[in-house]
Amino acid sequence: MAHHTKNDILDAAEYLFAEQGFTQTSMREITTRAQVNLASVNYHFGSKKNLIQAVFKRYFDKLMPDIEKSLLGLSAKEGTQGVELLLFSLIPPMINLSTVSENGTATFVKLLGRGYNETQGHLRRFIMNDYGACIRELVDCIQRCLPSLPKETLFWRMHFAIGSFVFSMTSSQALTEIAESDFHKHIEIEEVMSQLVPFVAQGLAGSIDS
Amino acid sequence: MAHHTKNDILDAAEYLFAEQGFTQTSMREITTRAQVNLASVNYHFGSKKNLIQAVFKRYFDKLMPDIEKSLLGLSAKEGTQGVELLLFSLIPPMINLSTVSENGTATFVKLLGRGYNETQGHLRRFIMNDYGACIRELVDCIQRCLPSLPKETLFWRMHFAIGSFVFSMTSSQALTEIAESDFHKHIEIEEVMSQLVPFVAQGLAGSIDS
DNA sequence: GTCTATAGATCGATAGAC
DNA sequence: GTCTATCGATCTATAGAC
Repeated sequence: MAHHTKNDILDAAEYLFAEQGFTQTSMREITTRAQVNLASVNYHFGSKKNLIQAVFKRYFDKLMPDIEKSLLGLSAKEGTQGVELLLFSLIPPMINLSTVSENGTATFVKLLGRGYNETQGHLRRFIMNDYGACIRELVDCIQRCLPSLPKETLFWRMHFAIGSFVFSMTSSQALTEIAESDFHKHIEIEEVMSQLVPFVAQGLAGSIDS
Repeated sequence: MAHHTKNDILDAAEYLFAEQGFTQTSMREITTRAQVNLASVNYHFGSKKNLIQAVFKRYFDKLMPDIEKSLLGLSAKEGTQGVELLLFSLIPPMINLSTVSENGTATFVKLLGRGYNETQGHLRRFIMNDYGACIRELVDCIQRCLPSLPKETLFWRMHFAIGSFVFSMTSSQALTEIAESDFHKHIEIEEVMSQLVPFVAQGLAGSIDS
């Protein structure tokens, strides 16, 4: 059936893209993993590039409405604590991505990292075109928590924060293995995010004169 | 002459690797840019994989001794300020990488980011084998600034910090373009690093009970 | 050491039978 | 919608003349 085939391709593709990158993943690998015919990818998605966008669309269509709801239900509070509350409110929508696919959260962030520097800006344009409103709203919320922070400082710190998240997820397998062997406990993605939120909140809210 | 050819290949390769990634850069692109023959890469380096390692080696051989010197000349000071001082002391060695190649600093960090998630751990092993002592010393110095911080918290925060740096450099072109168009001023890499240091210092030193 | 030429593998995409 | 078969392009790596 077509619907199953299409979803099977998406499942296989997102896994391989996240683990290996877009260029390093061939159509043959995808169709083999999805147990469908090689030609079906081009039949259903037209091209590899379209397939990549479809993989992202499945996540963003789930994530963005959830984030908008989280932002609406937020009590405005200033300072580090306000930022930390805001960031914590983003965790449930992120965790919810597990309903899209197994390990959906980590997969999505890995894909985001890959997309940021493998697709030469194509992805950034696609995201800002289709989901720009929600992203701008998120930035505004953070700015309202930190009214005295110059826009330029916030701009850089926001990207530093994204970098922390993307990198820790992209390298999550290696990092989790090291952490588990060093600290003798099982690491879940929720824990990594709980570690990340205070780091990012402190970094974002830090005074600029020191 | 052999020496020139070898260096020309390294110069061309590191530029293309940093901008496009390892897989997306072909030997033909490298040799064309270096204006040398296609076969000379395999003659001088044996394989593409060895070429990648040689590109990294040129940077680490310059960077690691400088970092060790910086750490030795550091007056131990605790807390956020101590971390910030330590991080600031790393900036000159990083800036000095411009002597290795044009835009050496950004190129190196971009390569690091690429290597972290394109080479399936091969690079991590290579780095820890050849330069692990210096890296461990750096971690110890930070730990000494933050004696009350659990090792596990520090572990995660260190990687969040690396992620911030790598991501901002990997996306530096896009980010710098946006920043320049939004804030109407030219952005230099020193400025990005000056923005980064307080962010990372605050994030690293933040209290764990909040 | 540097070149040409090419082997050998793999890729994305498509044509055409069913 | 799904399959086989294959085209045409591109890649890394190497053999062998100079």
